Amino acid sequence: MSYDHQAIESKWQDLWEKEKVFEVSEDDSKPKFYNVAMYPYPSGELHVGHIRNYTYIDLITRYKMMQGFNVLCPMGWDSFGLPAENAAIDQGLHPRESVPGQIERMKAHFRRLGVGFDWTRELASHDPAYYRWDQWIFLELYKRGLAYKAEAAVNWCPKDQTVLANEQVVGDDVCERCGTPVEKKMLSQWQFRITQYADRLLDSIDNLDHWPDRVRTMQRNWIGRSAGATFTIQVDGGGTFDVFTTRPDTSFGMTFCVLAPEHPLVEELIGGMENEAESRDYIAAAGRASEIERMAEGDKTGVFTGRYAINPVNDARVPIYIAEYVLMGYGTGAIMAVPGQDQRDWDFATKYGIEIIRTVQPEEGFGGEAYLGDGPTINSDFLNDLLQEEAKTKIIDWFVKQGIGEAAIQYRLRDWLISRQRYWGAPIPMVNCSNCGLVPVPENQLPVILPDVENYLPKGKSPLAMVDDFVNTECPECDGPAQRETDTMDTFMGSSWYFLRYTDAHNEDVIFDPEKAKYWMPLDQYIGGVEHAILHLLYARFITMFLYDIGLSPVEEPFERMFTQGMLVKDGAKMSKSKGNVVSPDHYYDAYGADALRLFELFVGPPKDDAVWNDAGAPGTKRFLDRFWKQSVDEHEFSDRVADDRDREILGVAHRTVRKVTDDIDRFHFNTTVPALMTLSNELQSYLGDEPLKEIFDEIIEKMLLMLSPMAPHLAHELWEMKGHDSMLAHEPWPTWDEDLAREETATMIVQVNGKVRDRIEVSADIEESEAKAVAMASEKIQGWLDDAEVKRVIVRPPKLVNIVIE
RNA sequence: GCCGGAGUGACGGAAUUGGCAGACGUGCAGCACUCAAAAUGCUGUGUCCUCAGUGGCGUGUGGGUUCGAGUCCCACCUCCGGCACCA
Repeated sequence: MSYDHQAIESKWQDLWEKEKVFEVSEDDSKPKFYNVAMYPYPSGELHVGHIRNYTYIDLITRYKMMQGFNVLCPMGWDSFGLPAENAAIDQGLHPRESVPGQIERMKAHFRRLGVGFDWTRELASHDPAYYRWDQWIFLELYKRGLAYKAEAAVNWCPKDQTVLANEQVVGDDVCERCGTPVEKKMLSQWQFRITQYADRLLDSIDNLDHWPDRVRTMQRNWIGRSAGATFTIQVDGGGTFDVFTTRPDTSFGMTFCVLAPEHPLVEELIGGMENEAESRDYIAAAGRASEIERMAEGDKTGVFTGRYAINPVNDARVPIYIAEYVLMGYGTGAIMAVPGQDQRDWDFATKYGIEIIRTVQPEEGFGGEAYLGDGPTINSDFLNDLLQEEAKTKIIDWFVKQGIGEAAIQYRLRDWLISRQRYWGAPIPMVNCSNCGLVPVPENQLPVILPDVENYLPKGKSPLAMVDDFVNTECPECDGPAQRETDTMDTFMGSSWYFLRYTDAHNEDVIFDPEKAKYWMPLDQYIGGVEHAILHLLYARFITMFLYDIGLSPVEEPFERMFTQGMLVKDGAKMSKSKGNVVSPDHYYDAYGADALRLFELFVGPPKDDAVWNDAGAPGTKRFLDRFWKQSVDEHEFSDRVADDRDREILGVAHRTVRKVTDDIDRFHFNTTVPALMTLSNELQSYLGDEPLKEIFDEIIEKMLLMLSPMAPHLAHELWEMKGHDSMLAHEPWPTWDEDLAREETATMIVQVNGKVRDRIEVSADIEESEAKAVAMASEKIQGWLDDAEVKRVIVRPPKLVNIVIE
């Protein structure tokens, strides 16, 4: 026996839409709940791995609605940028053609799954009405010196033919989108000064109490704050350079200095020196090698410049080297090398025969090379005998007094490279004028519309550069001829503030009404993949903080509660189109229905963990729904006897189930809610064999329907209606439980002898300690085990356990 | 190398605080219904041992704390994720 899931599901999908069940506006009479799943790029397809995510978000929407919250759950499309453009290339289409159709197909998927979104707030990042505000934010950043164009060594993806932000280079230095190893290039690019927010972004992580620890840790590590000092070193024969160190206390141990190959002073230092040619070869090779090739070398390599530096603390004359292991992009691009306390410097010094001076006394029995631990300072004049922290303070004071240095903090975080040499993105709203230089496009000329370019394929330079009508324009300042910027913005720009736009999605005058944002923000729940732990989640925090600073966002931190769900695994790999192991839901909709699929998605495993997809899972949950359907609609024979312990017992099971399901949902343990409902259904089946009472049975079925409503909403709504209710189930209050009824009257007390279970006795749940002990000791089985051994101790934990310790 | 997370039946997993290990589902086996099959229902299903008990063993490995450990502590192994010449 099987209920007609196809008919029921489309019926209720129509009704929810017609009655605008999920369309909401600001309403001060109810507490608000703002619930968002990361907006997807419109691939056109949803596989069962994606559906897991939307099953969770919809469960929360419906659950919170039933709890009386004014719930906003909107949906939109990350339809600009590399993912959407690459998908169009794969299909041999123009993104302008492919994107709208794919959005429609995904909406059909969401409808078929029965997800309740407020579609009146739908937005798409390729819509000029949306991206004009990307451009507007760019200009606001520019006004405040937070957007700038500068020549820098950048990451280049040779397949996607564009530069990438540091955050988009993942794993073994490969492109986050296509997995191609990235190359280094020197290019002039637009960047956002996210590093200016490094401290705030870091400190504020401490307050994100409802974020997963691993995401918080990843962001902390990514920002990577180190405290130390910078100071200036004189070159013997003229010139100076600055170094950054976290160990200024070891300055007396500096036996050489190293400059990065790209360091600006290098040219001046090597000129005319004996080994100039050798140096130039080294620098050229370093420029060519990718990061991976550099690392693969293993050994540290370098070249002596022929010049010497003067250690300011003791006037020692030490050699200056050029070496790849010093990076131009971190600190000052130059270091004081202290081989005694730094293993990299030790390796280098050993290889090139440079002197090693220890300035920290290693522990007794230390057999290693560089000593990184704490200990009394040695060989260091006025720092001698001090421990690390005191020595640091004293030497920094000394630098300040000498006027050569100061305490300093460095971050691993780099500025956010925002330019992309690709077509499908928001044009950067800047103009180059030969008279006025870089000029921002005035706000009233926004949006700078992306021109329609037929041959949009990546060429290594922005395709917009070939569109003369677009490039050639008037300078907004002097009205002379000028050229537009032709790079487009990183798609992560659009995703950094869309959750603010949802609060006022169609405003044509301002980015959003701060009053509306104030009602809805921050997000009470945000759900997405852990792959965005650093990328999107860091950028979105930065842009929100910026919009807060200019008085627009009502909050500094956008995401009050963050949840990162696990991925689905099939054939030993994470389910993804590129791995070719995706499972389409279509077959499940047809054969078992959206409700059975949703229940299995919940059932499959802990939401935070990866889970293995099992094709036999949805048939299993469908069997449960069929049984429950039959249980609900069949005619049963009811008794007219007086209520007794049996009824009390089944009611107790039902109330405990409500308590458990509520608690499990609150803790995001969705995988245990379904078994709880299955168990209650099984108990109810056995109750039907025990002269059931109609009102008890009906009450429990009703509670089941209320609990199923957020999980298997179509079936639950249909049965709710069949039971004679006029109301829409989604608007009913979440069921409550009665602690008195939920309390178990009897308990199975286990009796152990020396920690091993030897008997189980049914006892009253409120049994006293002395009685529990007496009952346990009186058990025949226990007597047999005790024999005439001496009882040394009895542990009593009524009503669950008595443990008798003998011998 | 550093920082996280995880190891439980044939499989996915359950076990909020240390207190009946294996809920629930899948798979498998047997039975019922059927000419038969599917579907459905019922029963069984950690493992070992003279097929039987009031039995032994059992949550990656080895120790420890405790009356009692999947859960706490120490050491180790394996897998997964992140970072990785960041001075």
